[in-house]
Formats: sequence, structure tokens, C-alpha cells
Amino acid sequence: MPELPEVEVVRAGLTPAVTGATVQAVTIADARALTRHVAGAADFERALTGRVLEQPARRGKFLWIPLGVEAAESRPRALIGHLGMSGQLLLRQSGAPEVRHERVRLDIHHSVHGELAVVFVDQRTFGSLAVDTLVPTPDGAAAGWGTSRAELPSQVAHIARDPLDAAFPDAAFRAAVARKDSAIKRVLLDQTVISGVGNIYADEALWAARVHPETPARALSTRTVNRLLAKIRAVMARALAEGGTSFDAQYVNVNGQSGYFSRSLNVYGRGGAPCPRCGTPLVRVAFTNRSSHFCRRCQRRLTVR
DNA sequence: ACGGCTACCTGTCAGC
DNA sequence: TGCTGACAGGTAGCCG
Repeated sequence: MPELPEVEVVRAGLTPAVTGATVQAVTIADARALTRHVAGAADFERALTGRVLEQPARRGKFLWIPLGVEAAESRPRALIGHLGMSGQLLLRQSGAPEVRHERVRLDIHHSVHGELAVVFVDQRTFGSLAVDTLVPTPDGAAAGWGTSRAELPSQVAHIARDPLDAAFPDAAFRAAVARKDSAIKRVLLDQTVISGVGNIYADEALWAARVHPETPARALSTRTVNRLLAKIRAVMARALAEGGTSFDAQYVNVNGQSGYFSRSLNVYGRGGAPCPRCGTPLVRVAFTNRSSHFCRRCQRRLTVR
């Protein structure tokens, strides 16, 4: 469940169940789910077993759960997760049967909720978990949603703040856009410029802001960039309120339930259908091994002045 | 710096 | 029915 709203649904769902819980056991069904943990599966299991989990945090599409401090460790650590294209984190009762594509399971004990299982499921195995050290945020502000601490996993250090983050630097984003010759859609998908935006929300926000996805970023006026940023926030906030986007059982919350935002999509996946604003048939064009959906009439391509 | 391509995987669907 | 190719929400890296 890739993009920011879907990941946030997971973070929020995990929070009450894992905050303050202790990891009782780690079961690795498929070590490919640990590619981000360079020290290997056995080390991953050792690093987590017996540890206390703190409140889950998120920046963009990355999730992390800080581990309670242990005296012997010089640096605080966290369990980090990225869901890739098809990852799910499910909360189950302890002892729940193994599910299809289950990769990793954490059996946890929570003082209020008792014995639970956090199950990482991932069909395509592009997602992964790891234990990583926390490093200070360069700007000194809280690292993301769900945390007041100004530290984030080292593997997330290169990821920009996301547009729902209170500390997202609007001015720096405008400046970065003004510097780039790349197509604006490519810039929106660049997680080092703005994080959390993926193919769906990029297409939706560009349509809402009436910006052609192939417009060179620096051709956009400041006013247009501001409008685009506002639309990104609006579309993500609405998706979040509807529990995220899902087209099938693949993209679900921690209870395995799907969100409803796919019913609200204006352009994504709707090539050939009429533009909801002007009725012109929407187009779908190939773009970096994926697709862009937009309206040729409402979204005019600009050139650099 | 940029665009294009590849790799990493499994599954579904349309067309023949 | 079975094969083939296109396509799917992500990230990272290489090359020209």
C-alpha cells in the first residue's frame, strides 16, 4: 500500500497495539523481506527479540518503530519498514494461521491488548523491514508524523519531509522546483524533493492543479507551484479521511480492510473516460515504465520562458 | 543534471 | 484451455 495516505493508515492502526509492547519472538518466513537489514536475518531476529516497541512514526512512505533504550547501546535504534508495491502490515491475534505471502511475523505482548502478532505480508517482495540506527534530523525538527523526536532512521535520512508534515519547507520546495529542468511529475515522484507522493496522487494532484505532467518544473510560476502543493495536500487529506486507496484486497489497513478513495479518483486509471471537469477523453501515456493519466485540454503543457 | 533503462518479484487480465 | 505479453501503488542504480 504504497503512497503516503495508505502508509499513514497503517501507522495509525499499529500505534495503539504496538506502543509499549514487548517483542516475544521473531519468525522469518522469507529473508527477502529483510533486504534492507544488511546484517542478515539472524541479526534481525537478535536485534528485536525482547525489545520494547515505542510509538510508530512515519515520513513519506517510510515507517519506523523506535526501540526502547538499552544501556549497552550507544545509538538509539528502530524497526523500519517500507511496504514497496504490495506490502501489508497486519495485526492479528497471537497464533493466527500463516497467510499467503507472509514474510515476517513479530509476536508481541502488550499490557492492555495481550498477545498479538504483527504480520508483514508482501506479494512482490519489494518491501522490506530492517533494524536501523536513529540519527538527528538536519533541521532539528521532529522527524515526521507520530514522533516528537528530532531523529530518524539512517536509511530515511535522504528522504525529504512530506507535504503533510508541519515542518515541510514550502519555500525550499518552491526553490527546488524552480531549479529543475525535469518534468514536474518526475520531480513530484523524487522522494528527495518531496516524499510520500506516488503515481496515483501525482496524477490526481496535477489534474486538480491543471498542470501537464510533462511541464518542465522551472516553467511553472510560483503561484502554480503553490496551487499544486495545495492540491497535493488536499488530495492526500481526502484519501486519508477515506482510509486510503485500494483497487483490490492488496491494499488494506492493519485489519485487512480496504479504503474507499479509489471511488474518488478523477484521472488515475481512467484513460479513455471523460475528464470530470471538461468531458474531454482522458489520456494514458507511458512514462518511465509506468503510466501518466491526464486531460490534454485542462492540463496544457507549458514551455520554459 | 537529466532521461531512459534495468533490476528486484508475483500475480492478474486481455487477447489469441 | 493454455500461452504470451502488458501491466500493477516503489526504490535504487547504472549509463550515455
